Amino acid sequence: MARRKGKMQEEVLEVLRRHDQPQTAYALLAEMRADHPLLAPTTIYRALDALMERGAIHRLESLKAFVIRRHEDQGDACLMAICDECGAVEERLAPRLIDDVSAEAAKSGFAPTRHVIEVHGRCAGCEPGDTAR
Amino acid sequence: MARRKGKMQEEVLEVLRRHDQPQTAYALLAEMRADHPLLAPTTIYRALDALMERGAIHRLESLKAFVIRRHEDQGDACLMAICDECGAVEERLAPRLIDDVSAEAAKSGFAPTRHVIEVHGRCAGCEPGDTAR
DNA sequence: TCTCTTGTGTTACTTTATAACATCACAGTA
DNA sequence: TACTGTGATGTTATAAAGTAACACAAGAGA
Repeated sequence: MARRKGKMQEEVLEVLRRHDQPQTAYALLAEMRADHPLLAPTTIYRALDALMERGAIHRLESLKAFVIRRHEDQGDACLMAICDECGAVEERLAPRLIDDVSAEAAKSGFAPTRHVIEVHGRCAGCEPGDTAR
Repeated sequence: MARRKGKMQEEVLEVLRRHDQPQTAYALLAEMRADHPLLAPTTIYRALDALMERGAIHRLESLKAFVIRRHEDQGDACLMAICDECGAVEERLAPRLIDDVSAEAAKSGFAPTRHVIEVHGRCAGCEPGDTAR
């Protein structure tokens, strides 16, 4: 039953790669049931956990959904810009900004370990003000 | 059955005031069932939605939980520092920081409307390095 | 071959959240 | 007083998200 090393992780990654929008665990599950009819949520969540641990994907807390990471090697030091119109997500590296956020939290002696920085709005393509109108 | 204007909202607020840690919707539900044995999730979620809309409470996306807001009048322009040790949450006003986050997102033409900025870590009281050891 | 570790299968369940429709309470007003 | 409109709440049912616990399989190395 267990095929080989991290097969599920790779399959989940591949499905995520086919989408440029974040996918929920259950959307992934539904899609993967084409190949694995008996697939259970547990399996998906385990794969997702492992992928997050190795920095390959990112969980968007405010969407309860997952996306591929463009910058795998940067820890959690990024900002996610989420377009509420088209659903697109832009991962933006901003180490200085994350430092500023940490510094702000640290003012009261807080020691940060993980950052959740998600901005909702409209992406350039969906924003009416600029090119269209 | 419906008592009067926003009664549920006030009751939910009162329960939240009795806790200094964030509460999940179902924790609130359980607590409020002491007074209202037949209370349904729907009712709680409606009250929570209304309270969020008027800025009285804040939803912590990464905890799926809700806290009282200290700074009701500041829109979403705040940073939440969440202690993973004791569960305490500090709401910190940081308009300049939020502006910086917006500016960073705006670099690609993104137009921000809502900010989710949550920092996990250890609060001063739980951090071993400083006073204790 | 043995054994250890890691990943996966399986079953069942908990927690979180929403949809759809009925009903009630208050305000305004006729 | 009765009428009516609106918004909050009640009620029922279900969807969506996530986890626990235990069993088994597949490689890796001894």
